[in-house]
Amino acid sequence: MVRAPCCEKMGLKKGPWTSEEDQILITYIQRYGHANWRALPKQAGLSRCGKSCRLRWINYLRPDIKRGNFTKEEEETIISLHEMIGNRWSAIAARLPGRTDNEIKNVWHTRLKKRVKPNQVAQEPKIKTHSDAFKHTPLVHPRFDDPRLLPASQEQSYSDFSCTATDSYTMSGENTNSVAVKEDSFCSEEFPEIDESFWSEVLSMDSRAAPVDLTALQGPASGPLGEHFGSFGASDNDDMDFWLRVFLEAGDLQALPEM
DNA sequence: AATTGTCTCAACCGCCCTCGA
DNA sequence: CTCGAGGGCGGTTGAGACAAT
Repeated sequence: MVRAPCCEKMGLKKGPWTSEEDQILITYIQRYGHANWRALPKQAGLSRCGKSCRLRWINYLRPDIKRGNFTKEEEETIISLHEMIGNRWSAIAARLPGRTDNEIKNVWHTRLKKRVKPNQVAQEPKIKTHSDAFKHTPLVHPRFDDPRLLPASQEQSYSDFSCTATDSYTMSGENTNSVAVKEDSFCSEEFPEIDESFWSEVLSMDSRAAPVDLTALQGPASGPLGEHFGSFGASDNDDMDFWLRVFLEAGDLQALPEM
């Protein structure tokens, strides 16, 4: 199958956006929305590819974009989430209101990656598809009780996991005990394609949920992890159990202050 | 002041996924 | 069931800014 180009290359402008173009795009979207990105530039009178318009809006023009430097907490969140789910920038961005996947990706590659232990960087999985992402981040979540997610041999798969805690690189020098999951005992073939809704559920800012106080895992002062995992998809006790189990199996929880 | 090296980030590219016909 | 359009995502690039020499 020959894929049609995303836009007719003829006559379409590329490169940096001008303020005039920005204004046209903003005005158009505010007035009509962006139901159809491909049709949008033509209707708005822009000589741009629809994808380019979408990118410009998502990454730069959206009114809820938070600009400026990332806070320590935001950076810690990115590091922690990246450790858990890999290069799923959009999922990570879902945990950081006002930040875009592109921005997070940039920050990771330019700053945060260097903070991670060299061997961890070397082992960074190459994730190209959602199933790849799951292969490389085989966390077992209680929601896998959902039959749509479970393979026939689920019980066996559960028991096949082992987790390790890795001392985490923090700027403040604290030990965040973030979690990495060993892959060696994991048979990816036994698992189904992960449903995208899983990540959404896990990573969404779920205001319905009673916040789980993972800050306790770090002691009285609210640490980066606790702060950001406080409402980490904890829509029920299973979620809490899951993360606690991860920490417990990591065998490092005793090193933490008493809860 | 000029040159070179490094960093940052906006934007593009191409692949994958979803959904409707 | 198949195909294709459209949207979304992650990887990569390149230009400009900044720092070091």
